[in-house]
Amino acid sequence: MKRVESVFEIIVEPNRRAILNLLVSSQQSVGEIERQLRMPQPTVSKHLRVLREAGFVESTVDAQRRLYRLKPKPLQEVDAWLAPFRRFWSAQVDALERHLDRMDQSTLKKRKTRRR
Amino acid sequence: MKRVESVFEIIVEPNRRAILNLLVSSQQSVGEIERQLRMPQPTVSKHLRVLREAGFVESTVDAQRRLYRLKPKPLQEVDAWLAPFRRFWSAQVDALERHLDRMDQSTLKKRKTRRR
DNA sequence: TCTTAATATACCTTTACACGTATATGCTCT
DNA sequence: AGAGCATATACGTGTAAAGGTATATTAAGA
Repeated sequence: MKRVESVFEIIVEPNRRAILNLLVSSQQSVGEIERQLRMPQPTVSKHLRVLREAGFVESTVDAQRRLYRLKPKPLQEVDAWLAPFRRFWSAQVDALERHLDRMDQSTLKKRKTRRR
Repeated sequence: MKRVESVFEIIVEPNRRAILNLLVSSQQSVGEIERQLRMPQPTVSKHLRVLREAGFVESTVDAQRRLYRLKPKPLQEVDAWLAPFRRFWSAQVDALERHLDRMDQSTLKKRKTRRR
C-alpha cells in the first residue's frame, strides 16, 4: 500500500468525484452507490477504500451494509489551496472595473458597487 | 494530441501547481520559472504547454522570452465544483453549534452568532 | 449449519503520463 | 549571415493507477 501525497490525486478520478457528489446530500451504502452510478461493485469498493484512507469519507456498519458519509477536512484543503487564486481573480475584476470606470468617466454613467 | 477532460487532471501535477503558485503574484518568463523552481527547462516548457492548452495560462512574446500569466476561468471551475461541499461543511458547523447550544442551555451561556 | 446477501480484496492487463536526453525552432546582436 | 541565448518539441523508458474477473470475508436468516 502507498499513501497519498495530495488531495488532488483523489479528486482527479471522475468516479470518485461522482461518489463524493452523491454523498454530499446524505450517507449511502455501497449498494446504493453501485446502483445510482451504474458501476461494478468492486470498482465502488476500491474507490471507497481510497477515499476512506485519504480521509474523504468514513463508514459505519449497519448489519451487512456499510454506510459511507463525507468528512469535510480534505475538501477544505482544496478550498484553502484556492484562496490565493481567488484573490487573484477578484483583483482582475477590480482592475476591469477601474478600467470601465475610466472609460465611462466621459459619459458620467453610474456604476454599481463592487460585489463581495 | 489529446485534449483534457477535466481541470483536475491539470492541477493534480505538483510541478504544475508550483507554476500556478508562482504566476499568481505576477507574470514570469520560462527561464524565471525554471530558476525559481529548479526544474529542467524542457519540463517547464511541457507543463506550460499543458497549462496553456487547458486555458490556465496565456503567453505573450517579449523578444526571445515568453511571458506567461494566469487566466482565471479554469480555477474558477474548481471553485464552482467545491460549492456544494462548502454548503455541506457549513451545515456541519451549524449542526455542531446547535448541539453546543443545547448543551449550554442548562448553564445559559451566550454564544456568538453564526459565521458566514 | 447451510445458504444467501453485502462488501472487500487479489491478480492481471492495459494505458497514460512524467521524466531525461537530445534536438529543433526562433529571435537578437554583431 | 553567423553565433548564442531562450524556448519548444520528439523520442524512448519506467511506473503507477484504473478496470475486469474471480474469489475471499463477514453477517443474517432459515
